[in-house]
Amino acid sequence: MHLMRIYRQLVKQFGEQRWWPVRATKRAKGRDPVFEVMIGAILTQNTSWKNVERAIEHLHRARCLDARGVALVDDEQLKRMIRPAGYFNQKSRKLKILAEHIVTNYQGSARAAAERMTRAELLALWGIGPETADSILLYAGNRPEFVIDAYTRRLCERYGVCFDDYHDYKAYFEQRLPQDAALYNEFHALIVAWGQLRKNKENTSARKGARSKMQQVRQK
DNA sequence: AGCCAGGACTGAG
DNA sequence: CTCAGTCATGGC
Repeated sequence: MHLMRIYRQLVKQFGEQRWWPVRATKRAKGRDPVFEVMIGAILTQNTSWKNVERAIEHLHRARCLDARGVALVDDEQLKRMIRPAGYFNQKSRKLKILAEHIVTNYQGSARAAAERMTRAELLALWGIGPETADSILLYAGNRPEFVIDAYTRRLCERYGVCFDDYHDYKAYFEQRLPQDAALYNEFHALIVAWGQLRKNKENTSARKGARSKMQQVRQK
């Protein structure tokens, strides 16, 4: 599994994805681009990005796209705004906890938080697991943490690489790639693009009968 | 009609 | 410690 070769092949096939580059969007009142990336990572948990965009748009219109805004907004109003992203009871609580943490420990600056927070610090927050923590560190903080998701596992599976634990996948990629946040960023986004295309193909063609199952080689 | 999205937490055994 | 159950809306 030559990761750089796979990476170049994905770039050729799908082009640059440009996920959350945190463009130099102006940071007006109630609008913090880095914070937007952070809550996007939470809102998209087991949820299509399309639905997340609606929720973020609601927050934007209410000027709640920064840590203080989310920390202070009424609970029920927050739930209504993020409703399209699903799991609104759980996710509103998750957003509150993250926002309050940033307000308390980083003076409400999501950028400062994204640059200085440790992985363990994020994982200690209720509602943030390994994938969300890595997404925040990589896409909001530009830190070299490789993100593993369901599509990444499927890609590995296709090459006969299979682990049980999230961190085994993470180590597999990080040990075989240069420690480069920009590369991690694009690679993960490309893997998602690959996974989504592959799923569409499965649904449209080959009415999910007789799918060839490859034997999974378990690696140590 | 179901199944599933760029997961994570909880409770039972 | 493992693992099914739960959470919720929108798209297909």
